Amino acid sequence: MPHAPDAPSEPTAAPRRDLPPAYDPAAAEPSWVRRWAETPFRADPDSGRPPFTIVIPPPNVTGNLHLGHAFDNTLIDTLIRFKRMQGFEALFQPGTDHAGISTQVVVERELRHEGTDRHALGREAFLERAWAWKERFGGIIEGQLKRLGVSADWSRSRFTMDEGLSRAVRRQFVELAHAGEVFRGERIVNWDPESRTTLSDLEVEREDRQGELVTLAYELRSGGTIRIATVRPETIFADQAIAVHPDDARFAERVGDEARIPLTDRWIPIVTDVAVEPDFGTGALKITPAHDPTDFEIGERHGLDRPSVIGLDARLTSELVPEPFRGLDRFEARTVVTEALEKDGALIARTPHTVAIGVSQRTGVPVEPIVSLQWFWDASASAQRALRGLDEGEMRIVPERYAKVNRDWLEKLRPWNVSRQLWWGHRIPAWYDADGNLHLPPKDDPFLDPTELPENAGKRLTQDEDVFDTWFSSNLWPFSTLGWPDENDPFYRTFYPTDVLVTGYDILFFWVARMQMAGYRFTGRAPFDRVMLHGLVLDEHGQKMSKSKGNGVDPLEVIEESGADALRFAMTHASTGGQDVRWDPRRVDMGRTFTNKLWNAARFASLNLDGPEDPGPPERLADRWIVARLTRATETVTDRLEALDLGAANRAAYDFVWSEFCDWYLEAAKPALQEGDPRTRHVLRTTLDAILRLLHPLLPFVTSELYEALGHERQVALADWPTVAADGRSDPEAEETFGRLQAAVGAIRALRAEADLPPNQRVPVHASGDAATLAGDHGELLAALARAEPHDGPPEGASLRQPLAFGELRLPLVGLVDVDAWRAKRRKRLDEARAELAKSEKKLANEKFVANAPEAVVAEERRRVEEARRTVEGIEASLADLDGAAS
RNA sequence: AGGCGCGUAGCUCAGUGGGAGAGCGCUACAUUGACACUGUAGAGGUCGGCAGUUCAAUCCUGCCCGCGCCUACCA
Repeated sequence: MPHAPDAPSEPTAAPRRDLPPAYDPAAAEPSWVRRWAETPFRADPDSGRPPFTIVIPPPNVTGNLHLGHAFDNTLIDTLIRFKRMQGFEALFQPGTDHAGISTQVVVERELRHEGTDRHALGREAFLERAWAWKERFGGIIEGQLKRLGVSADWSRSRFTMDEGLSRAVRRQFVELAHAGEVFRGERIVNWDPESRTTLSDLEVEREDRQGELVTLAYELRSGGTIRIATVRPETIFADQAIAVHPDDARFAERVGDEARIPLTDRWIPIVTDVAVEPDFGTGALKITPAHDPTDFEIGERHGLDRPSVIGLDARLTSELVPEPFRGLDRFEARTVVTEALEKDGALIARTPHTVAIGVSQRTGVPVEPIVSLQWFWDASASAQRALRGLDEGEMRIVPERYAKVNRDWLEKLRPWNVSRQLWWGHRIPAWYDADGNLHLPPKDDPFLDPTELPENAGKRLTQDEDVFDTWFSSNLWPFSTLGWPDENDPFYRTFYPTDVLVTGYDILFFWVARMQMAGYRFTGRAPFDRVMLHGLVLDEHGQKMSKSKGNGVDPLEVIEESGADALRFAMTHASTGGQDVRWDPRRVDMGRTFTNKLWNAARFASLNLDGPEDPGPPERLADRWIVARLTRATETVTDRLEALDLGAANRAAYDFVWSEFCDWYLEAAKPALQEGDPRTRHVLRTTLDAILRLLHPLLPFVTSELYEALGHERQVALADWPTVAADGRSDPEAEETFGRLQAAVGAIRALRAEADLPPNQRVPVHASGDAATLAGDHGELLAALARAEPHDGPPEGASLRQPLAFGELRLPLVGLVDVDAWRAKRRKRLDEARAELAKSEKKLANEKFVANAPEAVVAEERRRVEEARRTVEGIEASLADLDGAAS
């Protein structure tokens, strides 16, 4: 693995000795924010180091960041910092998205408050307003990300409507349009009457609304009536047929007959179609091709006309609509028409019915299906290519279960409506002449307007008024931000394809799948190697955070209160297998206390460090042990980060630092440090040094602060990632011995607690068996950690006995012991130990277990029996001992 | 209707085919130097239910119960 060539491994200055006793993130973090905004994280395409790239999922410029962004960007930055320290040329590519409809909606809202609207302003002035909005919020977002400590290359920040990225969009459109993959056609689309634009299917959300199912009787030519059921009686004026299922015997004789639309004199045919569900309603369906997607398809199959009776303003408008109903709003019309039908006698029944209604994701208004001339992209060929990429492992999805969801969606992809009746966005580069003929930019020169072509001289060409859907530009993001369509851009050449895409599973379809398709279509490659899908941040009650609910938590407030490190710690800690994250401030507390713990460990160390001399390999048990444990921690943290399992990396680092380094090593090292042992000092310094580097991606601020305080000139973000070769060494023997020491210390501590001995009272302890060796070799550690003094020879008279797996400890009775309390607790332990013993013995008595279980498992069980037996005997002896003394 | 996820200590959550863990909370004790954003010792879970596979199930399989999400042309 290549390393940063000029990263000094040794501090160049003496450590600071004046660290305050508590870490104050508010004091330390802002200066690092400032330093990181400058040059250090600029990516260099010519460095020769292997590239590692992550592009930001571009936040909308519609507002502030929320915790979901904090989550996403923390995960990204953690990976980026990790890979950078490993010696990769790491590029965190930042930027923002223009978010067509969302931004247009907020800007229009602003105009409305001013008593005007976009039409009064005109297209150009409106766009100026929108750009001003973008400048304002784009800046705020960038500031928020910087405050989070993100190590992006800000000099490369991009916006989807930048010139270069707009060229990418144009190139995409022209190429697809010439290839016929993008085409203009009349289809049924989702119309948002509020924002007055079409929407893609994905931008329509389903909501259950209470409505009613109305049964109507249509008079038949041949006499009698046919009953249909509908939730939209106001659309009957656009009916073109009544459809029944071909196998439905009830209606067999009616097929081919004609029915009269109530309140009108129009007659429509009765046809058969398999899309009709015989069991629903009356089994007969009125067909309104212009106002329902299913009806549209049925209409196509039967060659029906598709007259529209609802206009773009969602009011009834058509010659077909009887005079009294014209101009009524669609919902008002529903009531009025229903009443009229009732009077007419056509209405048979009204039953309550919940309808899964389509609602605009942005405005919340029920979507009106309308027939309209729009641009569509049939991406099925690209989808097939993306599917192949998934199948062949060119793109890996983490967690894997989402690959299936990804695949399912690509498989049943339908043409995507890419035109929007908005002003804010990339205007469609298509022109029309007076006869309505389409003129595209030339295939080989997509940036040339058709108006410039000699063949069009003298013609009046007008450009399409519409713009593209936002996702028609963000699908290019992984390469448009790197310079594409300029394939010679050094950034595109070096940093594309990107390595990991980190985003929430909620935009798997919207964004991820579309990037996959576009990536293969335009660059011939998968746009990323791995996709890491994370969960959503929910509020305390498990509800999705949203602006409308007002249950969002502002990351800046959290940062101000607890520090960015604490927030980031909470975020990586919560990153487990794509699971949603229920917001819990206690997770931030955990990060804050941990940060403080680390600070104090370093503070303690700073008081006990000398110069950077290397006095040779560690000799003392605790020193050897911590080096071995650091080795394991380094391996685990590295492995988990590589696997994108940040939660596990977080926990491994936390446990090592708090439970091993602070709780055991620092305590065990104190005697040696007081003696001034240079080897221990050296181990302390190098271990802390490695810890700061290991923790840096998780806690960038405090580690930067401490690394500098320890005397390093170069900041830890640019230091080398700890490796086993450079920082560690395995030492199973030290681990084994220190493990025994921990057991013995724990036993003594438990003993004194159970016997109610004051914690600060030194107690004499006699060890036997292997424990005697341990006590002999490491009496100093036992004294330091358990306040135990060796007691020569077995105690005379009564003693408290504590059996160990490797011997026994005996504590002579001293005056302060509460014998009764101790005895009661021992009896409880005895019961537990006996139960344990019985359980293991029973298991071993089972022949099938001994025959079938792996040898190691059986051996372990035998060991357990041994240990349990020793424990039982030890406690029994101890109780007898005491009874003898007490009597 | 299909698909996916979740149900583990009071709370929020990790986790694994071979005697279940963390943080917070709780109990008791400690406090003149790294840290009260602390230390030590504890209490506290038939791992949603039932059945199956297995020598062995919290983990695998099936069914059921609760909760959540995503897809879907039942008007």
